[in-house]
Amino acid sequence: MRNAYDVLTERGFIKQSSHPEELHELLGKERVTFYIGFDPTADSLHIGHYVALMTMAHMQRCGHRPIVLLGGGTAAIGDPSGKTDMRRMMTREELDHNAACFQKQMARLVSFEGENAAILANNADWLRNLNFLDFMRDIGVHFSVNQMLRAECYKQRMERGLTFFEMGYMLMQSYDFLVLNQKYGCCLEMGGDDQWSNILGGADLIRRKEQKPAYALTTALLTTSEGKKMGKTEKGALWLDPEKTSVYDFYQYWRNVDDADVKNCLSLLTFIPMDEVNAMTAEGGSALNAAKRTLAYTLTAQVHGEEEAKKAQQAAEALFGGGGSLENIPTVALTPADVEATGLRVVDLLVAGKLCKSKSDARRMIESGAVLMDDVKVEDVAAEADPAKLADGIVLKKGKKSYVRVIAG
RNA sequence: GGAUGGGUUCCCGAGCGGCCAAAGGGAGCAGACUGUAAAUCUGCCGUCACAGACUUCGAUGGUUCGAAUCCAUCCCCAUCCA
Repeated sequence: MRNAYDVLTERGFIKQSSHPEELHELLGKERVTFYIGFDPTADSLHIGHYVALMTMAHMQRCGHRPIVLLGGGTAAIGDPSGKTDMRRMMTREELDHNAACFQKQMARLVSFEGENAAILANNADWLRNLNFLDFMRDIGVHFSVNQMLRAECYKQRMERGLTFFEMGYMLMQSYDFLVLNQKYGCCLEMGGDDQWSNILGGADLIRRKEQKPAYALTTALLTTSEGKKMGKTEKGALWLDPEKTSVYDFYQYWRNVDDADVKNCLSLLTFIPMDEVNAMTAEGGSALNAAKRTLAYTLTAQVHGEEEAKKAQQAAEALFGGGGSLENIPTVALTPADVEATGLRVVDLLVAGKLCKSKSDARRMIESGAVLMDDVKVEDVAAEADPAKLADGIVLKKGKKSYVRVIAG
């Protein structure tokens, strides 16, 4: 079995790690329990979480034991290291619901069964009943404000203003690590590189308080070659839940990635062996275009299953390559009441099909010649679709890449 | 708690009584070109019953024929002082 550290390095996951040689050796000789934290603030994971899941999967496949830590306690106040908005306290029910959704999505990559089954933990279990005095005495004493202020993430905040609460976040996250260390012998925390200071804080806390080794490892954030965060669409985040981001849209997102990002995406988001990845992306032009197809299909299959991936690919190829079945492209079904209400005006159909965000927008699109109905350009803003064709489905196209099929429902 | 400067359409940022649905840039969308890529050029970019109307400039009241622009109160943010 390969050393997990080597696997992660080869694929370009590792951004920073504490005690690299020591950790490398440890991962090579015994089963290590490690954890990654997730804030259950939504009922679905998005692609940003996916890199973390991939690291987890690689680690598990190399024989190590993952802990998925849900931030049920910390979600109540929100991680300040990115945004400024305070999140509201989530109810127990919401939290359980979100946790269940997460676990279902994670189960495709990470096994919750078997010998090194992943463990699901929730920091609400220990944070909620925390006693402030005890916490300050037992945990607070181990943190040096001087040192914290030297950390880059706080330096930046110094210019913008930094609350005590924000600094406290680091202590809470460090405390999580300590608890997991005591409960499960967890000695490695992984996470996105924006978590580096928080993770280091925990590792240091364990070393100081328990006199035991603990390690920190961060992974690169999924960014484009220009350094921007990946996974944003015009509709918001790229979700793993097909209700939030359709499988077709998900497939198309990866089919359309920038040339420069293909290799990185293949390395980080798929399990395709690296020599294959290198071969696929060695040449530009049509070879690279084929690599995008592989990326889109493989990743879609990983997230949504082979069946769904095939459908998305067929739909895409029917629309772009010509021929093939149109059955699987995004479809909206109109009830008789909808037909009545919209009068089958193209403007309304564009909105109903989510191709345009408002009727004004739809009108503009038609005016600028971007809309085709069954491959015929729509010239008139007031145009209406033919009700007779509705039974077989009417294909509306906005621009080159957005399609929707409207049928009677 | 005090002083000062701020809160403008997705983001940054002009406007400082009518010419403002609000300059400019970014992002995004569309057209041309392409490889369902990038770069480039062009157009669009509050909503609707779209040659017109309606709603927006932190919140609420007020002054005025007329307010994003003036006044009052409140909320929030930054900087300095305590």
